[in-house]
Amino acid sequence: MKPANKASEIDRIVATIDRAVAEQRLPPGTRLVEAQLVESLNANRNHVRVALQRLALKRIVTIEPNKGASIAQPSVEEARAVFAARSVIERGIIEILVSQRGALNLALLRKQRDQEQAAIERGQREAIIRESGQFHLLLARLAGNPVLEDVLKDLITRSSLIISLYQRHSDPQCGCDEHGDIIAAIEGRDPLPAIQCMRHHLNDLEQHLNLDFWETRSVDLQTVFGDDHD
Amino acid sequence: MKPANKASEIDRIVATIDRAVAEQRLPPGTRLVEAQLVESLNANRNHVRVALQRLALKRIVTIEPNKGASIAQPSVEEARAVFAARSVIERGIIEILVSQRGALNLALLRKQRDQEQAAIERGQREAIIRESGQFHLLLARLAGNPVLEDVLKDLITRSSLIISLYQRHSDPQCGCDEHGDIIAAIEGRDPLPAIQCMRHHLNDLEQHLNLDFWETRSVDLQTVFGDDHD
DNA sequence: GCATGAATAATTGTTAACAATTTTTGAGGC
DNA sequence: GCCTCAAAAATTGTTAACAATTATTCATGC
Repeated sequence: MKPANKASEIDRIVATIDRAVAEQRLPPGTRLVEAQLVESLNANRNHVRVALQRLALKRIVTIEPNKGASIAQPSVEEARAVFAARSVIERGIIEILVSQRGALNLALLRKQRDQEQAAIERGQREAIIRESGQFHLLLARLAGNPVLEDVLKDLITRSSLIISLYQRHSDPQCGCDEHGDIIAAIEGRDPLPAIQCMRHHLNDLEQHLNLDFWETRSVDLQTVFGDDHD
Repeated sequence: MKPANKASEIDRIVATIDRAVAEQRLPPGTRLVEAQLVESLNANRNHVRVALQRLALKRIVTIEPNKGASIAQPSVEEARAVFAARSVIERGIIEILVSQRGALNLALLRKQRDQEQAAIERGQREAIIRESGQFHLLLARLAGNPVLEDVLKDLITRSSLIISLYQRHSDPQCGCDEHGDIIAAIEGRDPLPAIQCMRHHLNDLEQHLNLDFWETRSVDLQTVFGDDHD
């Protein structure tokens, strides 16, 4: 139906599901029935299957043999490991950024931060999550290491999943302007405060999780993918 | 032919190719023809295709649409990025290890180091590469973070690929007992020397690469997979 | 009512055939 | 010799049908 050079048809499916998870439109535990995906995404079954395999590799979906795929439900241990890994990687990214010679592109960061703030003010939950992730990803991109960027991208999606699973509904989405603080700290060109700031930020995220309770909702794939999300 | 619970048939194929690359039996650029893999690995074509997709995701193979898969030939930039990423991640791992309360399992590390030394003395190239990778992976495992461990595992395989591509044949495999030094530094429980040591080690690896020249050999898959490697 | 279990439906897994594309081969002309 | 180009072969991509497994339904007996 769509042109979409066939080479990346699988990428398209992966990206669509990935994004739906990252933006928490697909809650953990949601069953992903092949036939439904084929219909919702106008894809063929083989491509869907391969895409699911890829997502399984990224721990975004879980595949049980003969039972099918569902959106993953990361355990508490996995959740902790993901945040610890992010701490390690984002610390490295900040060190690279701060030690970089040449003007670091603070303008781009500020712009991203502003977009996030705008989303917060409008109260658009999905946009907030997306923009927040984009901020962290932008740091990685500015650091100029595609390998770290790739790894972090996956970890951010997994973080969304974890937050979606464990977040306390009562808590506010994001305390204050922590991303602004990080920008300021990076601007100072002194690694230690910047690292402390990032560490504090990730710690905040983790602390706001309720690691004892979660609920699983059921979801209509047609609705989730129906809008202009692909 | 083999029992090999079907659930992980794809895993088996991926692991076999992965290991062949990590041990440099499959040089960069080698074409991976589906039909040959089906025969060499006693697998069905679908499984082989999915396995290749996975390996492509891990940047171990490159898939060109309608042209097939080959073992990747990482660019110089990618090589630098991989080593920089390892530096960030392994630094984090060491910090976790050093700050861990409770006895850190130095015995396991020493045993691994001894195995590597034995391989070096016997001059078994494949074993040396494998054991060296295992040492780094063991550090990750002892740090108790499966996420970092997974990421590092991929990076180590990619490192093998890079070394295989860019290494100067004249240089010795591995200078001196750098892994022993790392153990000693960790034992000291002081993070800084340990980190310096690891950084030095990775730097050594990178410095011993020739980033201007490489050659592509052709390889018979039957031979590569023929021995007891699966 | 509800536990049991066979029949049915839904879903995933596998296979083989076919289509499309690229690569190789080889004949003909210069 | 070697360039060109068409035919053949090899290789990858796609599809649909079938098999195997799991989930659901529903009648039956207690």
